[in-house]
Amino acid sequence: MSDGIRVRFAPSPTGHLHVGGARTALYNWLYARKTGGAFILRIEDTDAARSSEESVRGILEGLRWLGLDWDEGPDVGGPHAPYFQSERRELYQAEAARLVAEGGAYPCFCAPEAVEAIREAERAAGRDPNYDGRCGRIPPGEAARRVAAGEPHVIRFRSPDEGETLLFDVIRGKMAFRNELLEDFVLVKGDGLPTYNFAVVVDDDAMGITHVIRGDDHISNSPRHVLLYQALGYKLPKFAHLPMILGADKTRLSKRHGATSVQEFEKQGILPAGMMNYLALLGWSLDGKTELFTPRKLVEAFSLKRVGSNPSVFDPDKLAWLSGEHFTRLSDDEKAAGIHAFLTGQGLALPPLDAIRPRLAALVGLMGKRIKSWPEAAERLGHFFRERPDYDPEAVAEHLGGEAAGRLADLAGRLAGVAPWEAGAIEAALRERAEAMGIEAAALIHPLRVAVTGRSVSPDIFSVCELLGSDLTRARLTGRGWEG
RNA sequence: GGCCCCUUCGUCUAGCCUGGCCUAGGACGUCGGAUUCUCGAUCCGGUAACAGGGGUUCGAAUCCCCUAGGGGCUACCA
Repeated sequence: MSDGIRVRFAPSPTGHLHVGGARTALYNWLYARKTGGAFILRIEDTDAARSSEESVRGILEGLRWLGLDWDEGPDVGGPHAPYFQSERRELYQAEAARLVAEGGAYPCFCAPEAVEAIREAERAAGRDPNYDGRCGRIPPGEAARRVAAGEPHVIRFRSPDEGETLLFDVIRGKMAFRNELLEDFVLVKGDGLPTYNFAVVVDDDAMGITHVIRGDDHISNSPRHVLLYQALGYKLPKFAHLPMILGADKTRLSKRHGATSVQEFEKQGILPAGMMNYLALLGWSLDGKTELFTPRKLVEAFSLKRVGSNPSVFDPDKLAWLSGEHFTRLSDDEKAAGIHAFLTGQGLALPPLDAIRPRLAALVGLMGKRIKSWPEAAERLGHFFRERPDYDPEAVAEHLGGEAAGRLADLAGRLAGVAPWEAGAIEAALRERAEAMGIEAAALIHPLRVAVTGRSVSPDIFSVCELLGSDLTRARLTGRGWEG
């Protein structure tokens, strides 16, 4: 079933798993699962100063939470281990040495300050501020001697001065870059670690990557990569550059725009399936009409051909809506289990799940589409397991002033005789009392709702009372807990 | 500055490749109405876009050119 397709997600562990990275990971994963190929995870930690283990852990957790799994990579291993670039330096050095021997690269002894001076001079001369390649003219023998003598140096790629490099992108088609604009860029840094541009190419080839699916902020780097593939004698993979995800002001998405890491959305109560669905729609569409996709359906429907090329703005509202749609489709039983876990996590001492599962399921069924996330469910349902709800001051002010207290006490008395304790009987009793008091039923129903649930919004209030039980219901009518 | 990418409702997008079926479709948001036990629930309805300008053509959102705007790269960051 596999066409030998191999894709990868290669994050650098310098922070949390960002929605942009998550989207890139998702598209790679979807493509692999769709085609029966392999999804590889590789950690690009060649920036020793900015990389951290916490970031690695966070990224792995974020990916797992989203529902992505990898065939090769950290934790699971694989035939191309290790999957951390910091542990693969021998490979890069060997390839760099090979390139130098073949003349495709050369050691450069210019100190950073010297390079900067050269750039200034070029700029002053009205040319592009590129390194002038002077070390590339040092005779190989002399260069080798200086390297052997331990002279500090970097390895630079001998970039062609003419012609152009073509890039065929799956999403954008053909792009051309003039070679003269490229300088002799660094392959291996002074500390012996490879630069990003060198390591990706070496690793992608070593790991047999057939499709490079990444953010379009890498388009400008692509000609370097293509040139390296050619110089190293590697087989060129296919490229697909995904458009960027922007904030509401259309600038690059950042912390300024609110939550941007998947962990934050997890905390907000967004469902993984909702997050995945939303991310998939950010840049891809099946037909412009279908929006709801389970992970399984996404794998089935996904294709790189239908990925757009224009950047998109991240919309938390739509994400919340989609997550809610997925939440709504959970069975009452699943919701019951989830809510039990969430409430327990909040520190509420609940009976074991098995003991109250049916009741929780009934409650959740009653709430219907009024709850669309775990936090929302906890807020609306928590009071069923407490002595009394947290009263919403506004609702109390509106419905529990004046004669309400007296009427509710009266109602409580009448309710004491209701048996069996069922919604229909409770409603009949209330309507009877209302008539006896000479008031509209609504004038009793609203205060009842607020006194029992603490809010002015709820499902059918008689059913709520039924599920809450006679004792608790009547206690809340007479306890006057809303007065503080 | 140079190079590259992008440009359909406020937002995500369909349509663009293979011009006419587009008086531009769907969704989120938003606004309005209904539902007499409320609602952030439900139902119904409205709102709003082809960046601008030139061409090509009988006909252009769709093809070509220019302008403008946005983004990216231009590091011994990734």
